[in-house]
Amino acid sequence: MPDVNFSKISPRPTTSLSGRVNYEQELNPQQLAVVMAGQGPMLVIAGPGSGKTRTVTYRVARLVETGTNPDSILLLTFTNKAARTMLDRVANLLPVRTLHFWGGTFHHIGNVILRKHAKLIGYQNNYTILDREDSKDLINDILKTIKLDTPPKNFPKSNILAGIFGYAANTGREIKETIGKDTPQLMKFSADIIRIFDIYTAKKLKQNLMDFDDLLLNWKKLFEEHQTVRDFYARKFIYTLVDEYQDTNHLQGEIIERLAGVHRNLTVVGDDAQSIYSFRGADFTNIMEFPNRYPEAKIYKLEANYRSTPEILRLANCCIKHNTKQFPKNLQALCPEGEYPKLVILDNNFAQAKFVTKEILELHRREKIPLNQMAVLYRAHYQSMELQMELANLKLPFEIRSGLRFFEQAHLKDVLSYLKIISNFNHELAWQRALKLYPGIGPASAEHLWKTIKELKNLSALPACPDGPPEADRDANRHLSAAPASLPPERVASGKPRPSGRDGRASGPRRFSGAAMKSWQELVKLINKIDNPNLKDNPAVLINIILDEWYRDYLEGNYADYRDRIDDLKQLSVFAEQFNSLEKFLSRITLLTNAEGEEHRAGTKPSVSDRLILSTIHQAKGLEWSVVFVIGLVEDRFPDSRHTTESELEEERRLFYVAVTRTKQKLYLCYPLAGEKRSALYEIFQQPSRFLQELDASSYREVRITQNESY
DNA sequence: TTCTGCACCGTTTTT
DNA sequence: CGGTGCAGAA
Repeated sequence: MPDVNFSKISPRPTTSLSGRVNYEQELNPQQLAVVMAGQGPMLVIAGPGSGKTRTVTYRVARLVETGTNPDSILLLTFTNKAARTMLDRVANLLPVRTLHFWGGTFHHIGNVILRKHAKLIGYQNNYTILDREDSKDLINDILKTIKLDTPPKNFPKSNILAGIFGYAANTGREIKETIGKDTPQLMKFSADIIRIFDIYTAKKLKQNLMDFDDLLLNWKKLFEEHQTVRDFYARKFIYTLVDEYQDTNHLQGEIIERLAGVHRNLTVVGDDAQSIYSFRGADFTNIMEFPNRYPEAKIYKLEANYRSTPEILRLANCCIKHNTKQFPKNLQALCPEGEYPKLVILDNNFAQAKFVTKEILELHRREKIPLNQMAVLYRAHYQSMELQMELANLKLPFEIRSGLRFFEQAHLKDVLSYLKIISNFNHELAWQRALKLYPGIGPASAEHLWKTIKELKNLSALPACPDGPPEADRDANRHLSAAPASLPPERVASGKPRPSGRDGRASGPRRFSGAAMKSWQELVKLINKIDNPNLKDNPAVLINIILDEWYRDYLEGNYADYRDRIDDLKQLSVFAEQFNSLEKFLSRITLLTNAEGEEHRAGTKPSVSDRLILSTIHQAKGLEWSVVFVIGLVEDRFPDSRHTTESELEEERRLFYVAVTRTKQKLYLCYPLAGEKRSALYEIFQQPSRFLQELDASSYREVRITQNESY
């Protein structure tokens, strides 16, 4: 049980020890009204730092205390971690086991439900979840196979296409409509794009794959096409609570409606001023229109801020008042007065990095502020580069919550591809990824081998190189070309004849190089070893086998930093120990967020726990620190130059608002005067962010740091 | 057919 | 600055 300490979160009294919760004493009147509210839909508008988590936690506790079975409560949150935190706190209040609750992200809950009923919508229950990169790869494959006749130079790349598909799914719009509204310049390709989308959808079904959006789309489809299933869950969940409601999208809204349609005990909690995920289809109007869709809904507001000093709150209010679309709120600061936020003007990004590190060291040494109570926030990951260099130079421990996720690194995905193969035999991407790791097998051979493999029923049918004697004990001769034995029965290439001139023997069995032969044997050997019913539900052991039998050698031969990578895989294995099912393990890994991944990684590593946090503002949502630095506050970066419409600018402003309101005590807003022009050595002068310019000068204190000046 | 090296492009935010 | 695509050698 994590040591949750409420006094850290707010200055209010901690829980009673008696086991019965004293709600009146532990909640303010606004919070209490929410916790004690009875049945029916309700909307809770919760300002930053207003004890939203606390309120939801107590409401759940209250429901359980008054007789609701935890199994009948569904808690939908933005991250899995948020759900776990809330339910752990409920367990702290009451003698209940948290595993009886249903809680997690929409994707997680969708996955849990689909694992049980996937067959009803044409999938197998052991489907594999594609992460973003997998989807991209799959689309790339399609782009290659359909060979657009005249490859137009501006034809969108796979990540653009994936974006369109995802946006369409999440907003409930047709592909064509999405293109028209979002990227009208691609309208001329819409027929091809729709064709690709159809192939993509068909491939996923055939190979038993679901991407992130499918977890929601198919969830909805399941409920629409199978009324009995829908009724089962709608009756089961007597209470549904949705956190961060301002960031739900149209599709999620529809799912919620179906889930809560029977009992109508829907509690949604959010803050319209913190809606920052419209790029993912989040529909800010979900929260604005809630009272219209549920006319009987009661509206509550949490307006007391327990987090920030009045000075910080004043600056935040000063910022957000420039937005027009919002619920009126009257935030009240309850913390004692503190320091004014500082606007720090610096020469350039390097000066900014130097200032931030120096200041952090001072605060750490002089004021004994732990490093993990300080955070540096930015709009985009690349803005943290100079800072990372500086921190590394000074050996200041830090943790990055942006950029590539732990589980998305190549070496982890390599090893996981073997697990995906034995979990889902039809997983083409996984097969190809594994195949291409081996010497002598490139794209062409991998493609050929896959064509052979996919005709087979299952793994036990894999031809283990019938003719050739095992080469294992002749490894000294590995460079000599072995006598080409017949590999897996070659399927005659379908349809199109190959244009190659020397293709006379194309109809005979294909000949692979000796290296490819040996590689194939090695792969089959490994797969047969891990495809063992006794190990099937022990992913940790499987990972170790893959590592010991082959992958360690591969890493040592191909990467200078192989030690780090082996360490990562050992951590992966440790993480896997808690799972007793391969599918559960694989889903969990794909659905984990950045921060959660980092946490598990750190948890298995006996390293420093007191580390500075570097994070995008998006990832910082819901969190708080004593000291916050917001860096790179210049026009074009923040707000980002691609966001120019009024509503996009309002969202950027909300993002700035989120950054500011993470702060408890000390806030630094950093503005570097100069930045680097792309791919050039000279610097350009940058305008201060409009979000700085529009602040009242009285809401901050300005500091100018020039070169060589010690602060 | 595979592999390597070089040039260039574009560069957000996430489940 | 990193991934991707292309040209050329083994």
